[in-house]
Amino acid sequence: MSSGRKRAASSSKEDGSSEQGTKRTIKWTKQFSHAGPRFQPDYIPINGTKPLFRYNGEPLALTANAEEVAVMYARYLCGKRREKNIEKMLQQNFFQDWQKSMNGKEKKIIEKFELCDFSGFVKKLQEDKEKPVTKQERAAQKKKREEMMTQYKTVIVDGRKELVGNFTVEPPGLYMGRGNNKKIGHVKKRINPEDVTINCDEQHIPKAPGNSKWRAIVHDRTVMWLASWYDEITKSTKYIQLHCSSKIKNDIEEEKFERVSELKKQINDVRRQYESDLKSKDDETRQKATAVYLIDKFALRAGNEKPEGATDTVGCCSLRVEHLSLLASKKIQLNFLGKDSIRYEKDLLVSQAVYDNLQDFRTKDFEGKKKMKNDFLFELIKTQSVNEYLGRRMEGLTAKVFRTFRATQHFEEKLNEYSKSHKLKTTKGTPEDDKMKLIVFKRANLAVAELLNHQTLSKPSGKGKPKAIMKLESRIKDAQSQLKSLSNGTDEYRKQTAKLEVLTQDLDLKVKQRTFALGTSKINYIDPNVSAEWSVST
DNA sequence: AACATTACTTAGTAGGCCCGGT
DNA sequence: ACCGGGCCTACTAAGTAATGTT
Repeated sequence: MSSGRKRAASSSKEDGSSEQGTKRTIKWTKQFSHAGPRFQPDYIPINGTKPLFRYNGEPLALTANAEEVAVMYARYLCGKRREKNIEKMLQQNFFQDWQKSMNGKEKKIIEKFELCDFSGFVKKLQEDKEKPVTKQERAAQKKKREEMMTQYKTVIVDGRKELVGNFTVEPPGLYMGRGNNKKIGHVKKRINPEDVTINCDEQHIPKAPGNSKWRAIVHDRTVMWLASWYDEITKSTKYIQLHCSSKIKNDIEEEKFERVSELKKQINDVRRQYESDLKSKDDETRQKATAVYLIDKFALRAGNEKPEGATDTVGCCSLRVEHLSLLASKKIQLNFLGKDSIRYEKDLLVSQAVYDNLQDFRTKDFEGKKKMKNDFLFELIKTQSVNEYLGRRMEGLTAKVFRTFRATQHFEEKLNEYSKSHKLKTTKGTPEDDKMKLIVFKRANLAVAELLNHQTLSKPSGKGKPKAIMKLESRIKDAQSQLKSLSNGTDEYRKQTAKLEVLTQDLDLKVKQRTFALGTSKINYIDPNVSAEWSVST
């Protein structure tokens, strides 16, 4: 659980000029006006005439406060359950917080979680969900909801009308951390205006609902959040942000890909530098170069240090000895839990210099002590120093720029490769050609998702094939037998071959998509310019 | 510097909607 | 009319990196 010894203090400073970080830019000047966040409606008790909750077999009426929190747990029971040991933690945290919402009498009675029976609530929630709703009712509800939201969903930024991203504060509920998160199940409290800080221009201060008051009002032109509140569980600030369609967000996104283009231009120099630093006499430099090699070659995340007690996940700089295996010559394995507790487990080929360095780093630290398996692999560096190292080569270059750079480059390469191998034509072709074009795009997208290790756990790839896959398999068999009855060289034969190829590729895609999710790479990593160019040129 | 906080991006999942096949 | 899959969006957790503080 603890992640080894503290890192050695970073010592040397190659040049004295501590270049000042770029001043925070102005995001808006005159106008930043909006309605503030929409708040969650008050809790409406679901308890009927007979208590839905039972304690030790006996029906027990709960006060509204206690019921609200009990129903949060019931709601968890309605959805996907977590594995046993994690659920145990969830129950403990929930129960501890639940007691805080009970009155004295309830606290006295409800002493043991094991004696609580939430099945009445679960049943009620499920019944409500299954209640048939007519089309008209649904439409009316939707309309009402949308009307209620209109006042919140726009913000005027210096005269431009923009959309707000998440304009509603997060509802009270159980905190659902991922992986082995120790805070799972704690109760997220209701957010009220008194918790919220508003950021707006001086002339347009939104009115807090009812008689309530905002916690604070600021007019910070260097940030683009509209409202914020503090989340006690994660000890972090939550924000109401602009929608990604807004101009500011788009400009920033464009800058991201401009930085990637700049790296593309300078990549040879950057690589030459770290290749030579791989053999540096200075151990710290050697560790930095090795980490950058891994970040560049395998598109790893930087790996910031995490606070004590946080979920044990790592990135490149925070890798520990236990995450690395040296296999055959130049062959290594990395096996660790990354962001969102997604396992990264890959056999990788590295250069001899990197292999030698890794072998060196994993055995002893530079005070000569033998390293333990839970010691840092790169104990002399952290993301900050790596980014500083990178920033000296190219302005604005940080670890995450490599990830975007590699993703976009990989996408481009795979698009070309697959386009060629399927002989995609520029001219408008058969329906099979069109289908193949979409498949080529998706396969390139998938290759990026694999590189970035964007996995879905929600569609377990092991057990039970879904119907769509079985159907494709049988269609492939049909197509194969049909093909046998045709003679080679005929138009019909060519057509059937094309059809079979589409089916085969489609199946391969579908199978892989059970493990890899394409969305994230499409949205965050692939330069839209690359997709646009390709679709025009093929 | 080192550590803490802040502000923003990147991430997987749930749930709604649409659409083609039945 | 219904069903299941694909696709999209909302949601919010969990990263990165810049900024602020000691």
